Amino acid sequence: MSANLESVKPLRADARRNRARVLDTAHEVFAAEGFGVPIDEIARRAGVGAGTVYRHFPTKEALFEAVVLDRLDRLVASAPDLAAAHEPGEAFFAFLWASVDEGAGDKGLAEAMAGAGYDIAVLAPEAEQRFRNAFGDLLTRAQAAGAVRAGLTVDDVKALLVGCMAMQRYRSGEAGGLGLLREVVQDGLRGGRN
Amino acid sequence: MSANLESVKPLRADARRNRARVLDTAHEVFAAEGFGVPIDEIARRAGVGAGTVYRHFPTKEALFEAVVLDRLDRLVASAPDLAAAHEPGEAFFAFLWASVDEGAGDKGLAEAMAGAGYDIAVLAPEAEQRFRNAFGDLLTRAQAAGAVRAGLTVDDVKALLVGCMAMQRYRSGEAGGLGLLREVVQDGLRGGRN
DNA sequence: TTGCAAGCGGGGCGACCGTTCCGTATCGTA
DNA sequence: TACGATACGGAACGGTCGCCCCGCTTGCAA
Repeated sequence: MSANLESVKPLRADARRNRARVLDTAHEVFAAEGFGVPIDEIARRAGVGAGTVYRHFPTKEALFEAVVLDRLDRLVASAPDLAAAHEPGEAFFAFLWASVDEGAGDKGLAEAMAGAGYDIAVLAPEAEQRFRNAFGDLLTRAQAAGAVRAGLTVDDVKALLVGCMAMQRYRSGEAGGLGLLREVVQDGLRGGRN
Repeated sequence: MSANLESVKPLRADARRNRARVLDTAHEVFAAEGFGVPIDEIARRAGVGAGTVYRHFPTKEALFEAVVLDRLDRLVASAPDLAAAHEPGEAFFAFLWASVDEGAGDKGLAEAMAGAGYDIAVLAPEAEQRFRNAFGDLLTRAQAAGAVRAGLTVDDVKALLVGCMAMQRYRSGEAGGLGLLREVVQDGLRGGRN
């Protein structure tokens, strides 16, 4: 499963530097404009040639994937801390809104989550699974504590996440982000008639 | 404001037929694949040449707009009937879910609503306004009847609509559509703590 | 039936974009 | 310092797509 032991040859200093620059720039640009930006644009902003981008990442999709997986794993990594620092309901909602904010500020991530053009769940199932697991744990705890209505599945929550990203993205520019809508969603998740 | 009286010259029979075929086909294709489909594809499926499409619609955007406005006005036209036939809360939610279903089954419409690439609110402000007004009336009545929490604006509802379209579209293929999430949203809209 | 304006099809142009290639510059080592 | 390996840049290629053009067809009126 793991990469061949010999396969990692140390990169030359300039190569390592360029790779990092490309990755950073790609993140910025994909976040701002989504998967649609031309590779040439990323190369230009990173101060390298297009050929350099392709030497480090075999296709545009591979570069996009590297960027998205990084953001996704960052999110996943924050879940245990949230679980430890808050009571179950708060932890779940904190993770939900953190994810929504991340996606609303990152068009590429939002597209990847929603499966628009590039689909995480298809291209990187393991990462998608890690994210679902993290969310699933938080959800289960919150449900056990009565902070989120029973019956909701991780899949429901993922769909809701995609929806909330779309909402907040639609609102980008307006002050306050979701505003009242945040309460609407939260109250709905808690359950209606008790 | 209205078109010059002389400007409407009757089309030849074949031209009228072709125009209709293009419009129907464009609706099907944009609904299935979004704004991204090539014009040639629409022309091919309609059984005409690309030149014919461009004689009837000056640009791809104009064709898209014609299709989207048609669907939007259909939706708007259904609002008064809903208002008359149901009590305020039901009418509002019926319109909301009808709009969501429409957008979930029509990628082009969903894109236009969310402002992805092509934005109704920019390209056809009057149509957007008609839609907002229809939704606004329903919302106001529902709020007056206590079926929807106070404080929500038409803009909130439009954002929610965009979000729900994204949710349901994310779920397309799965049986039951939104399922429990429908109740989540409805309960949230009604208001949490009473 | 005939003449012509209206309409048609589809090849072609120009712009854009992902990807490749290769002559040149740079790094790291001995 | 000198040399080979590594990496670089950006021109160029192939494919796609919006849109235009023009020789041919077709509907309609006389």
